[in-house]
Amino acid sequence: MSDPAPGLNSAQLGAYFALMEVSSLLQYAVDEHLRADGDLSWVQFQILARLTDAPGGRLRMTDLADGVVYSRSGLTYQAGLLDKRGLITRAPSPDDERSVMVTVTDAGRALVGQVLPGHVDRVRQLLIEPMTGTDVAALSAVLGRVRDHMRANPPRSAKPRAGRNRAG
Amino acid sequence: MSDPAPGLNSAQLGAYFALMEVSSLLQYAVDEHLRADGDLSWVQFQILARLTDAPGGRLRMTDLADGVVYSRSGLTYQAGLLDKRGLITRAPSPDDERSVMVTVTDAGRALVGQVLPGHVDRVRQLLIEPMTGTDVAALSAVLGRVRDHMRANPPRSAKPRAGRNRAG
DNA sequence: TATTGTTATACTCTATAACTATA
DNA sequence: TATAGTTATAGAGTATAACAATA
Repeated sequence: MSDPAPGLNSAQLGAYFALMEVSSLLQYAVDEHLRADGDLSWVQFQILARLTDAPGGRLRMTDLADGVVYSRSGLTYQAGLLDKRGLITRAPSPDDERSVMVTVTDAGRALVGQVLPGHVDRVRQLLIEPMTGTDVAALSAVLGRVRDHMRANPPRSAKPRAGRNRAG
Repeated sequence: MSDPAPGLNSAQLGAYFALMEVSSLLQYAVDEHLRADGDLSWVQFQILARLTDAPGGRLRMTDLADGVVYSRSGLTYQAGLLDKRGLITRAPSPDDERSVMVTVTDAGRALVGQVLPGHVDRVRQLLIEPMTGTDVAALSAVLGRVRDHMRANPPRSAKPRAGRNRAG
């Protein structure tokens, strides 16, 4: 388990470096497409996509922050941009007046619909294409487990209030 | 996941989402540590690490840009910061007066040595620990193949001069 | 008091284009 | 002309802290 040696062996290093490089390249490519095709940042796209998938097309800011952003103000900033463009609306929640319910507008759904095909194309072309079906299944399973582990063991300094603390 | 994105099945989507989330969380954790322990950004750490690994501790700016940064000016900026802190030096290459040779200083090596253990700790704790040895090997192999594919098939808009074009 | 969200502010980083110098 | 690198500039994004309002 815990390798007593100070470093990582070559397979471990290989996994680490490959992960970082693949994700960086994919992120860059995808970001670029979203910007060109829909004038959306990655974060903005994620917000819209999550809302589109949510029942009623709406979520609280807090739910939205979770996993999308690392600070509350960052989400407020991005939501402000989407709001300004008419892609979402924000209104106080009836249940809890402190909360803000964010809702995708028709324009927001339309934009997601416009951008999604090209987005998926890039992901398939860059990430999926070089893998076999077995590879994809294995990758999904392994990284899913890693993700669960990361959520359960957040970095020590994880802020009590910022996003990403899904473990609690 | 009401209606899966057109063209990607759930395993493919799962692999995509897990990859993005895992890399995001890992990046965040690692970045945070580097900042706290050595006042280094991820890019700066990569520059220093690459130089430390290079023969003679030196590389040309162009070699350094390759895979670390997406624009030349970005590298100049980061190198400028490292230079100011005495962690690297820059001098025109004797071979080609257009090139700049970047060299790690002793202070730069010392800082890498100071930061590396904690860095490795985080990577192991977050990424390696939840995987079996077989998982690690499989992840490394699959992502290595994906990385090679991405390098060989850069996004259409890849700039002719910016970094990341290792395909040639 | 704790939680939800916004705002003000300052800062880091990035990218584009114009520029210099060398090949 | 093409390549290597820097600089000026401008913009996007982020984080922290102070803030208001509700629970």
